[in-house]
Amino acid sequence: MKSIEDIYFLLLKRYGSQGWWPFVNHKATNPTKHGKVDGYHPRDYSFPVNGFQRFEIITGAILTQNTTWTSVEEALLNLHKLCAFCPRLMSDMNEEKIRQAIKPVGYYNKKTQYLKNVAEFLLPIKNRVPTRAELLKVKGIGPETADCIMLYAFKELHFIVDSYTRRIFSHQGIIKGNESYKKIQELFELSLPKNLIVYQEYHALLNEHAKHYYRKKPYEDPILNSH
DNA sequence: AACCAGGACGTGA
DNA sequence: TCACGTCATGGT
Repeated sequence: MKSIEDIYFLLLKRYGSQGWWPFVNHKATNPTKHGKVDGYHPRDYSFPVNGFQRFEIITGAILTQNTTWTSVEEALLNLHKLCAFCPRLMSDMNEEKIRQAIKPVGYYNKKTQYLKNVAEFLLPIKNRVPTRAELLKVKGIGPETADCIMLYAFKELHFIVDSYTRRIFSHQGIIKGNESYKKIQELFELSLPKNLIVYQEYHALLNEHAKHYYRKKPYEDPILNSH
């Protein structure tokens, strides 16, 4: 059976550097991937370069809950026009404006409140890095969103467990799939080197791979199942 | 025309 | 803890 580390290198070899987390307010040098925005930055791990990009990641992490990224891009472009990528302005912004801006992502009533919640949470935080536990107290941030924020916005070592992760590794027989979030996260964190690039790339690679082969059942995985 | 998408919350067992 | 309904738009 392939190990978690084996699978990382297989996916990296197959798909290459993914350049996550994507931005809409960033002039990219690489060709467009999924959406119409050149927001990916493969082999460049210097992001976020400022607080605006950090808050864009946090905003995107909330908006993308149970939604496609192409919809999130639309919403992020709308928010960018409103200069909403900063906690102060997001906190002060009219709720109806936010609601309109993020409409394409769905759940816009909930997510409007969630964005307000994170913004208000971040205001007194200032330059300090929040803890995962603090993020989880914010209504609208669950375990996966918290880890996305920690890993991509604050460059802290937290492995992200999403539905694709469960799908791929249960199909590979490495997990059952219904284990708790924490248990799966521990498995990955014990199996991988404590390296930011590995964590960031692995999550993005799993997403990319799942989009190819784990959308509809029965799953057929020619990459990981070839021998 | 169901079904899913880069989940989380509230409720009741 | 855990299973379930709810939130909502857009693409297949």
